[in-house]
Amino acid sequence: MLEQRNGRSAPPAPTPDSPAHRVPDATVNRLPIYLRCLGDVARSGANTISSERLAELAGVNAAKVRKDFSYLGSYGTRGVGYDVEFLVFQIRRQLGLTHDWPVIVVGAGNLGRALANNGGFGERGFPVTAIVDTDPSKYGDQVGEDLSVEPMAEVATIVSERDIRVGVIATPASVAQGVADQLCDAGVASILNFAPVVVTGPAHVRVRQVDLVSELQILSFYEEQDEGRLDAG
Amino acid sequence: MLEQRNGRSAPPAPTPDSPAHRVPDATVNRLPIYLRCLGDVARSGANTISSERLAELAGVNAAKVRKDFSYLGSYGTRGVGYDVEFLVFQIRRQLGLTHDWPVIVVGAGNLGRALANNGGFGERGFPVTAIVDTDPSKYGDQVGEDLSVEPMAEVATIVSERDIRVGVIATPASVAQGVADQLCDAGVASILNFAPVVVTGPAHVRVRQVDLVSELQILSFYEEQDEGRLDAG
DNA sequence: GGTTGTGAACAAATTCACAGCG
DNA sequence: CGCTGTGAATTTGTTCACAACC
Repeated sequence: MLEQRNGRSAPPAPTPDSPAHRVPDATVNRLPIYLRCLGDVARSGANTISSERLAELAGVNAAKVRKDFSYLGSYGTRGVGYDVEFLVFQIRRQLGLTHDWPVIVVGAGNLGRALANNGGFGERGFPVTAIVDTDPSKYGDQVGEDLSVEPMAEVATIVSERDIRVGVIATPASVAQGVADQLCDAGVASILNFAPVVVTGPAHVRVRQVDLVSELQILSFYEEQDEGRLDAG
Repeated sequence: MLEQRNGRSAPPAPTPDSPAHRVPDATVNRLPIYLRCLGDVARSGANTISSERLAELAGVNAAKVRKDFSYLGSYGTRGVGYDVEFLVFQIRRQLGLTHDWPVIVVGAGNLGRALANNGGFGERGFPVTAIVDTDPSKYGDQVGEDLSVEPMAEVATIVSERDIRVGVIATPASVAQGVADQLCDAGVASILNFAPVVVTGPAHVRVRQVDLVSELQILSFYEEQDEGRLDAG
């Protein structure tokens, strides 16, 4: 995945109850993983968790967990661990997940429908509120329980009326930048792009790329390493 | 997305025509992006490209492009740039993309079908050769042009007979680790996991996680930053 | 002139190791 | 004693800036 932030701009506003430190990007990237693991832990009934145990669940090491949380504040208890519920609250607050962020999916192909259908989005704070396409033959197609495909031409109205802040691009690469432009014009604050092309927007819009094939290609690199080792050894 | 390598083990085997440097992880993560951009450039008819121009396409800066390529060897020409075709060849070689890597998709839900259907995989070196599920009512369902859903119980046979090296997990979180275990037993070398849970395998199997909701949550963090800035300013 | 390739400077991230507290 | 929180050390990654070369 390629992260691409347009003009990160100023440091965060330190509030009385949060430390002045800027939370490092690497830490931000891990907070969602911790959050997910903590959800599982909470469901299992535990009230507290040690950095060691959480590290194991998240697939990182314990020092990293403690360091990461230290950027959010001192929320653990020495000799005991972290209070699960309180930690969840703090992470959610840091991530801006104190309220839902409605999402629009552009592109009603296989991937777009899969994303729109994916219950995990809504459960974890990102309800998919619209799915649009430019192909008239798809208009009205039912997607999941509550959605049907709407015309891309109405994107501006849809975004403003439903207070949508996040656009997900699941179109062919050839039209992705055009779609991004329309989403930006419509007023979304963030874009998650699944099309295999780098899209850009104005400085105030956050863009993240997810290229699924790149992930496989990266795996392939480390694969080859080992084969080389066998050949050489 | 969380990268998780189990036992990176030894340094690469330096071959006569490749430099002794170990290619840094950060560079490996970018090579697929460059490769994709170079494909677009080649299709546009250009024979050479400067680090400046490629940086623009890939959404990074030019120094980084040059540094990254310097780990692969000195393949540019001063005053001119890089030969597109030759560079593509070298990156593909580094990534181990000199041959295809057949893929099995586990989970014939929306996401699994979308992935199996996605032409981009096959075009870029990862032909999806099987899709399996545990739900008998899905067996035989047509997916894309050449695939139909097969029983998960046959995974061992399928993997060995079709020489599959990569498993993609597109199942609910609750069964993902079990699926990973079965894929490892069946002999895959790499796993790409879309289920929102960390899965692990033996040291020789590479695992990468892609959590789509985490990507949105990360965007949400940077969103909130700006709102904080407005409040404070 | 133009562009690469790369040491050196800098910045970010990780890990260590242990003091501090419950 | 157990576990967090964090400075310090280390490693990794990025950017600068310019010599080398076409």
